[in-house]
Amino acid sequence: MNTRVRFAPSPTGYLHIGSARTALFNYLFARHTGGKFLLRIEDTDLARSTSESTRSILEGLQWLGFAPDEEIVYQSNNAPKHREIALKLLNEGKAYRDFTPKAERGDGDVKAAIVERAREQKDMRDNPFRDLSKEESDAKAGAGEPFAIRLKVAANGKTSFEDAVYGLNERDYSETEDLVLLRSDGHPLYNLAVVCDDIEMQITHVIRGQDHLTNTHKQVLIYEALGEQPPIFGHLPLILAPNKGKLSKRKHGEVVSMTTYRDAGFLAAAFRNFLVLLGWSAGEEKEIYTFDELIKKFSLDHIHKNNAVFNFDANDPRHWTDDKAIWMNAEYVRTMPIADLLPFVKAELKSAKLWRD
RNA sequence: GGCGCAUUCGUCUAGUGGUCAGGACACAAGGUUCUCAACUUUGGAACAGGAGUUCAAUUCUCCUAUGCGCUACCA
Repeated sequence: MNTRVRFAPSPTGYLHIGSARTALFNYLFARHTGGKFLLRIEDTDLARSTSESTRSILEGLQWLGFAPDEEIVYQSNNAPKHREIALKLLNEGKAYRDFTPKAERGDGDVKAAIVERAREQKDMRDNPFRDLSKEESDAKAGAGEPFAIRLKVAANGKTSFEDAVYGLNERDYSETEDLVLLRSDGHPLYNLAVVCDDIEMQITHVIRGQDHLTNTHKQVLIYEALGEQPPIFGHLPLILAPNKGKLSKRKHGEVVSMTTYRDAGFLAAAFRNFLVLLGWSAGEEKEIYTFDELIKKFSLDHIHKNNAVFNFDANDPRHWTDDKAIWMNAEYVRTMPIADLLPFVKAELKSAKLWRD
């Protein structure tokens, strides 16, 4: 079996450091195993996705040198297929129509709403439309009542999967709600879309951020409902801000964007080398690796479980980004053959208008 | 609130039931240097806390704390 992995960013901003590392690990794994590295743009959140972001992400990937082995997949193009699959599950009785009106909440109090809901309602199966007869459900739908489609999660049992990094993960069904597959406006939701596309693209290994670890149980449920074998999952530790909080554009600005490093004249090879050491190590004291060495040495079982801090000090120009990244770049520049360095210097001088041909 | 994951120098990390707990970056002091880098020498710096298992725990188990994630008709 040939491995097939994908990097699947959602275009809601530029390529940031965390995504870049995810892309790197996927790319290395694909090359290491002689498989394929694919790219899928997850643009199902119409409100937040922009083509500007897509372009910026593509630029970032290009700079890092990760070209996809097949044509780029735009998830929004597959929405009709996802809808079809949701309907199929509905027909098979594995999903049901939920006629509960959509709750409108602002983005701000989502957490509060979750806590509130958790307090008042414990049973995840407690939905008045869950056991509606087919006739009643069809009648309401026929009358034009809007509905979302939810997966009918069994009352008893558990989902489990063996994560390549975090090991065995189990979760009781009672901890998982009847997740929404299709919104009342007909748009597929993230978990459905991901599973459908990963099946369609014949993905064998899903390597992504640890923020999806718990979501994986929901996805396993969808695979099971579809009668498909789930891929192997490997979740990556997160990259945190100096205060161990979330790294974000709003709070941390340009330091997290790949284009910043490109524009600052960093060597992509150096940045890759820096990036690979965030959450992975070969188990030896060597730290400088050529790309070929990385491909040879990279493996999922040397990935760490704990999050890494991307260290920088916004108030100190000497440490505007992680010191190790700066050092790594300098090290590459110092040891590079002059001939290889020349084009970079030339480009730099040209942009400063100090070069005459 | 519930569920889950994690915890080695400031940061990235190595590592083992008995180690002086190793390396890198950063930092400090000295050397070299016209200056700044580079280079070089040296230095400080860590097993979150508490129980338990054991002849012996940083390493195994449990508890606590802290951090992070998920818990949405976001992705």
